Amino acid sequence: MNKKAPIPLDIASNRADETYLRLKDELFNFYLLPGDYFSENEIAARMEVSRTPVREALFRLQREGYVRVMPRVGWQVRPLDFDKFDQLYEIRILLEESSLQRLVRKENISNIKMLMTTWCCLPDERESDAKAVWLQDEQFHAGLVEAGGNAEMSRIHQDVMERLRIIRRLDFTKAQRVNATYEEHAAILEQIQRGRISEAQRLLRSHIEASRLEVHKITLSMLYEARLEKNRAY
Amino acid sequence: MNKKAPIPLDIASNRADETYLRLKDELFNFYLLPGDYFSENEIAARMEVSRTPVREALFRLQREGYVRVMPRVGWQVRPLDFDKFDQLYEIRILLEESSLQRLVRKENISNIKMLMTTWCCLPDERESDAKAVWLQDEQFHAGLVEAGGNAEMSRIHQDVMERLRIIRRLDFTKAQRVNATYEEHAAILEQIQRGRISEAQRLLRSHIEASRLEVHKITLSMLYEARLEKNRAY
DNA sequence: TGATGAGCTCTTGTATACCAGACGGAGCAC
DNA sequence: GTGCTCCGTCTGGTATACAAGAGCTCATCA
Repeated sequence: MNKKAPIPLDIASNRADETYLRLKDELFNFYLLPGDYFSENEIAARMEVSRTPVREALFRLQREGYVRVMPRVGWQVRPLDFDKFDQLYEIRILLEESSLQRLVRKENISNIKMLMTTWCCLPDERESDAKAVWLQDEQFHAGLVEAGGNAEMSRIHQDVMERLRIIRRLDFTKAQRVNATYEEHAAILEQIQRGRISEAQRLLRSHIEASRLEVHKITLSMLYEARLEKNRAY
Repeated sequence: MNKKAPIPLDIASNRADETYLRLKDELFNFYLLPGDYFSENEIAARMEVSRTPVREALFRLQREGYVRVMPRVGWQVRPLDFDKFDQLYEIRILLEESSLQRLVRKENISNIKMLMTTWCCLPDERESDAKAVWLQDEQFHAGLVEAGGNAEMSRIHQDVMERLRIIRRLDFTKAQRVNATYEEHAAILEQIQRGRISEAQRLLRSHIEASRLEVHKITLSMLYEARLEKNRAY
């Protein structure tokens, strides 16, 4: 745990934010492995900042469920809990389905039309880069909730998606998954535009469920490889 | 903003927690009024602790939506936003209704029976103290969600309830409201036990809506009085 | 040999010193 | 009188010093 500090990333107005982003990056890339123990001083030294911004970043990550502090003992990366992820997926479905329900009342479908320009396109116009697809996918699901018009629900949905990010970002690494996503998103949007909300909800639910199962598998294999990698280093 | 420090409260293992609880108490009692500006040094001096635990407490309150920081300028108590509260109420209803749905599948009704011992009682056995009723009411709604068996949903529900606490705690100050609560809770539980979930959901929704409207009214008048009080002090 | 306790070293928790930036007011130019 | 500029004095952001508890090591003693 005493290698050189990795790259900074994203825009950050202060060191606390920067440290937060860098730590999260390390968590997501399994440089910090679930179950690992570490101290504030270690992080501070590696990131070349003082403990103050490190503590602020860690408290944020603790709230988001990634790490936990044991008073006067140290910090631990929380182990991945797939039961928890399943529960979060259920909430996701609930929020997105409910937003579709609200949609038909408010006829707030300008968002929907914008989403269609991204997803209802010819196969050879599709994005193929995994990260780009992932970002568009995030926008799709966030867009559905936003179209529901409840800002607090959007906030909570974003929070849930954030907690799922560590495993969800592994989706879209296979071309087959990318194509399936395009087709399923297009089908959902089409049903919405036709006003067939129940059918859209049904499709949405099975779309999310399929993604959940896929991501579960990929995560386990990635984690296994990361552990191998780390062991090789010693 | 330079009066003597008020009472400490609740159990707190460290000064950051204690400061957090005391600040929240001041927010809830409108000692810190929505819209007020203040600095970390002011709070630190009043609470007789250093800025470190004050900052930690303020960041927690910021996450919860009560205050906000303007970098290198100062802190502000966020004004009450009733649109936001309405949105949170909608989410509450969604979560609690959805938990009832799950209840019938899992047949996890041991929680429900426990709730019935509190709420399905004779009128002269009812609690009348406002704070006690409020606590029981919190347990009732949290209990419904917990019975759904999704721990993450419980966490989010608790978070939503926490954000509503500043206005919800003002309910139950009228005997009439307490009686209505008892009757409505009992009716909901009865429908659940009979397995009539849809009817229970309908009752639950209108129960929460009624409470929302009541609380809205009470909050506005309390806020008005708090402002008068504060002006008299100068 | 095993239990025990002193003490050392690590941790987080807290206080404090210092920094850069924002803001407001005094004073000057017009 | 009006507007501009400079400077002092606030602010939160950060680094660092210090306090106190947890846990481990190792020596000591039964």
